[in-house]
Amino acid sequence: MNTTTDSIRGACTAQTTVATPLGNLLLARTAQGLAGAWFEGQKHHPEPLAAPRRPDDELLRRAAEQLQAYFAGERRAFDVALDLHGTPFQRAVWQALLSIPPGSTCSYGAIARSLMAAAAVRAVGGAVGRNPVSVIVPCHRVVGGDGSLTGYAGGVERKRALLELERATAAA
Amino acid sequence: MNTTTDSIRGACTAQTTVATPLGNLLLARTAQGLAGAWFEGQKHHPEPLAAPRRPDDELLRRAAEQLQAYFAGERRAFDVALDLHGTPFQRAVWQALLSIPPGSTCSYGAIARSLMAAAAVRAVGGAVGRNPVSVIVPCHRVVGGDGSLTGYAGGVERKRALLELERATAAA
DNA sequence: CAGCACATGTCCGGAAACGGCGAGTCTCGC
DNA sequence: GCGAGACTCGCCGTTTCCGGACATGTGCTG
Repeated sequence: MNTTTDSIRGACTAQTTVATPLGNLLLARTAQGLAGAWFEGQKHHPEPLAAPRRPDDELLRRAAEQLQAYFAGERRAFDVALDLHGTPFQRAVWQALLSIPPGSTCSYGAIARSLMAAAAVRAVGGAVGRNPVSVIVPCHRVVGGDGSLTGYAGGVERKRALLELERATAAA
Repeated sequence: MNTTTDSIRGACTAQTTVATPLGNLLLARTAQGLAGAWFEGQKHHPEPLAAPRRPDDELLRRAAEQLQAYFAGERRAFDVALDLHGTPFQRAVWQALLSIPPGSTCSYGAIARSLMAAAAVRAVGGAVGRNPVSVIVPCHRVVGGDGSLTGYAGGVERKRALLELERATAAA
């Protein structure tokens, strides 16, 4: 477990689970917004949250619906309030991720440069890997400078599948 | 020699020796109850007591029997009147030891907190180390906050053996 | 009487290790 | 020559680990 996840746990007010073609996603929210979306068993997956399960929570329900539409190829962007807990650097990186358009990719180096910290490439890698809200914060769109997939907290297979899906959806 | 042991020596009315798998135990009693149980050659071991050797003394005999049953894995708790001589703080600590159930352990810090003296952790260590009645007052069940054995007046090896024995006995 | 040594635990700061990288070299095959 | 790999090294935020300082009752020493 890492401090990021721990700090979320305390403020977490509700959670639920969504079924996707890539496995179940655990969603968690705080008073401010969606704070977590983890594949079951993924790296940095939180311990069972103390928050009550509330599938009917308005925010969680919308997030779940949009995710299902996304996986069905019927939606490309998300419209859910986010509450990203992390260090200032991590938040900056995650914010940068949100500006990568669906269907396209971006390199770790490019993100580092956009943050005016060209040398902090590996640090960017670390931050991307600890993205708390999978899929919606598109950490899967970040690839190596040579286009290789390099890694994904939920397993490179899922990363490949997500990119494949987005490419297909974009083409349609 | 320390004052604790000395104060026992004066009031000591009888003594005997029990053979155990971990070495001989010297038992000593006062008019009030069992006051000492030391492994031969252990730290804080008393000089030869002036009290007469009386293996047939009722209390000593029962203590010896129960100890042998304990080492044979046929007994977990003891039922012998105790007469613990020491400072108020030490007696409080030893009393706390008696409430640790067989087979489980407890940290020095936890004992300090239970005595409302969280800061006196090291003092607890000192008091535990001067426990006059080995085995029956289970000072061997006190371990470091991280689970390490830290120390034992009779040698850490004996401590390990006692805990091992209790774990096995508890499982049966 | 003062000082010291303990069968500890907590806190804090600094050091070192560890990555979802990338750029530069070097080596091989063609 | 030229490109594709294998390798090295530097980069830097984060985490983890380690060591020192502190608090404290008691007994021993000088």
